[in-house]
Amino acid sequence: MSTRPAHIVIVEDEPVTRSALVAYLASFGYRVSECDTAEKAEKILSQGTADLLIADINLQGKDGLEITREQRARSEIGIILLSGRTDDIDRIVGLELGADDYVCKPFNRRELLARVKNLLRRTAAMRALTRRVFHFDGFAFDVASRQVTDAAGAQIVLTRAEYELLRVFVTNPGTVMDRDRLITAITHRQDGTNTRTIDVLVQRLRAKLGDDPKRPRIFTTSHGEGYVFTAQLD
Amino acid sequence: MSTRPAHIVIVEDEPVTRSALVAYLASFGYRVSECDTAEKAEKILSQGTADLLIADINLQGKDGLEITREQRARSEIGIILLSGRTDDIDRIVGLELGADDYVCKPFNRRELLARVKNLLRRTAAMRALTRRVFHFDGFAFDVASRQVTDAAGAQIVLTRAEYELLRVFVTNPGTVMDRDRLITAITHRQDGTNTRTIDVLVQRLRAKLGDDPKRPRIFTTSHGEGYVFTAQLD
DNA sequence: ATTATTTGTAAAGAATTGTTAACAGCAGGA
DNA sequence: TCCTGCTGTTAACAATTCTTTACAAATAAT
Repeated sequence: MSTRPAHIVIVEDEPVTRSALVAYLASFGYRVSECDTAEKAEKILSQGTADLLIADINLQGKDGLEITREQRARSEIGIILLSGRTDDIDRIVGLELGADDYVCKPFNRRELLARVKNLLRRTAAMRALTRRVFHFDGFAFDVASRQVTDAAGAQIVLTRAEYELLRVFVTNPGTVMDRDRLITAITHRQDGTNTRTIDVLVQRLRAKLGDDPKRPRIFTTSHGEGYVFTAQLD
Repeated sequence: MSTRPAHIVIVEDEPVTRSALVAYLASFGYRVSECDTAEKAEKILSQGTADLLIADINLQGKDGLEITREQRARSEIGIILLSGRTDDIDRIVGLELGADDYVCKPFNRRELLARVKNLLRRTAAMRALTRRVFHFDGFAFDVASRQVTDAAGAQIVLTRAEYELLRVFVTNPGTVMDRDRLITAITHRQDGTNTRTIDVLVQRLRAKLGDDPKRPRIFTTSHGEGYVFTAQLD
């Protein structure tokens, strides 16, 4: 699979460590951006092209933990924290904020590379799910504008509940979801709404997207369990 | 969002560490399976229900590194290695084989939990995207879309139970599986289901795939034991 | 060969889902 | 205000799927 190289952002205010790291990763073909402050890093990250962030936990001004918290709130980018100390508390806090990994200095370059590779493998899948437009079975579903377009380019209008339901499905492809979960996803109350409501809504979505329950392409029913989105996302 | 708990498999031959770990993770609502040898772990993993594997790197017989290599070759399950030593080489080898993380004993439980959470977040997305297609006897079985296509390209629709059953078979080729094991794989009930249900479902799968029990090509019955998938996978 | 056990098959019963239709709530317009 | 059209919900009945049951066929043991 020949795909374009991953983009790695490094935030480290110690010049020697930073340039060594940049050179090493670049030598393996990665596209690397280097910065010495959190602010510069955030400027690059805001472009949305980055795949992985390697941040020192001890920075002047805004530190690695703060960057982690802010990034995790808005994106699913992979995050590896670097630290000079072998401090349990720092490490645990970092991981609980959502950093994927934590490496202590002095670190072994080869180990870091292995961690980078593994994490990129994981995030490649994640990125596909955080996009705004989903394509499946000839349809284009724009989550932001709530619009669905079919293969011929015609607009398909969804009601609010249908939209919420489709959004839950496309963001959880291949996962069997029971009616309770789907109910709470579309009505934001927890009390007893008849679960059969889901069946009716699924049936209406099927009708609008031309899916036959006897030969399902998009929404497959899992008898006794719920429904699964089984269309190929591409 | 209430989704069903993740399934974590733990392989650790030291009883004290193992039971502590199991109890701790279970207390956070995870479904935990524990084993003391690689072989037992692989039996559980072969069912394909596990989300995450935590393996000690030093086991009697087949060790954590070997399990990592074998699992990574066939699935994208999350893998965390445990080790008594702080050995750079072990760690790097483990990571390069595809383990996602490496934690040294004695480890902090809270740190391990954070790593488990982060990794599960990543693998959840991954699972949805990895598409596995099994080819046997002219048929193509797409696990993600739950569809079977025959040699002529015609689509064969499977019910939920038939799908689950076929999935267990193709992921365990050549292995005799008794009815109890097959029942637990397909049923969503708590109370016991009659084992004869399996015979009926096998018969229906045979009918749909054109397999004659008197001259079986795909599903061979093992008298007094159960059934085996005997088609060649390619 | 005979018997007991296990498996194949068909068909009935129970549970779940598909579909249609009707109702209540609500927004916007006459 | 009342009306109108739409949405979400519920209810009812048809269709499908799962499970059980019964009996014939096949296998293994005596």
